[in-house]
Amino acid sequence: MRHWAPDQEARRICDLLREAGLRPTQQRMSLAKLLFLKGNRHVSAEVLHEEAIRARMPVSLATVYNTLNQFHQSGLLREVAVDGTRTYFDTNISDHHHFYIETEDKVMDIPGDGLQLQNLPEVPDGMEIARVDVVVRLRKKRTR
Amino acid sequence: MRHWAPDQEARRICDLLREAGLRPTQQRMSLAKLLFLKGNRHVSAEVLHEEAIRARMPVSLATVYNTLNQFHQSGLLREVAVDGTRTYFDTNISDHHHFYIETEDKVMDIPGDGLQLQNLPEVPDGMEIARVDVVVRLRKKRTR
DNA sequence: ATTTGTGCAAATCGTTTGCATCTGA
DNA sequence: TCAGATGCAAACGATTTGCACAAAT
Repeated sequence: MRHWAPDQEARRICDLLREAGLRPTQQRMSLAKLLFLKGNRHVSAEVLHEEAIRARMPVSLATVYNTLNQFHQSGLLREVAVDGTRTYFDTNISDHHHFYIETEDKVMDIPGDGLQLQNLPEVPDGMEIARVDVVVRLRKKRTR
Repeated sequence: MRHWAPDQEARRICDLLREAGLRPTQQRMSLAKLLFLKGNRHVSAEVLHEEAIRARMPVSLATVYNTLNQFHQSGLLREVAVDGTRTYFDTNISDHHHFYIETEDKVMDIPGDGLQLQNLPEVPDGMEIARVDVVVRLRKKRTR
């Protein structure tokens, strides 16, 4: 599978932002490239910020936070609630669930659509289901 | 169903703490009573603290945090990772799942054991499942 | 008497915000 | 030009921690 030429990549990302109603500024372009040009990703603000700095795309941490929230509000990213302290965003916005490796603060998609839920419980009166999140928490297998 | 007399309640709670390997201090007794004498509860530190104050059982917020963490480590409480920036603890430590009403910051047990998971995915090498958390996020039904 | 827990205030962590400055359309 | 975006630092809320004091064994 070939990669696009840099200018084509840029155009794609630019269109992505415009379609989401966001002005394609330098910082947003940089972050969007990091996010959307390498398959599914699960990032925290901190991690994305470091990555941007390393990639010589200087952005302030505040802007990373703001941008992630904007991308989320525009439907480009999905928020993943695994662990209370950090917020993760997932570039895969389709309906799916997650593995979480607590000791490594790592989030992974659960592949395929194999995981099924049965007997969804009755929902309290006047309420409806917004979403069902399944988190499969993993730990290192104990060798004995 | 009758309640126990206060001194019997105290004895129960006291035993509970000792069995967990925790010294039954005043503060721990107070908090344990609030937690374990009224059925299943889902509390945040802040809420439990306010409750203790109201019940004339003065405890500092720091101690509430420490105590909740100790109870959790001793297996008396389960941590519920819903979402938001708050940590919730559940007095029901059995295997079950949760409703979460985002607009009200409210956690509820999903009643019964009806909810089933099918086709649990294969787990990455060297890993095993520590726990599976299902959070059914609820919102108010849109009236149209 | 010794160990352990408590309260307070300060420290920390992740995240948000106010505001002056810059930038893209 | 000018709404909107950015960076910085300060503000923030939830939680943790250091340390002097108090309580439990």
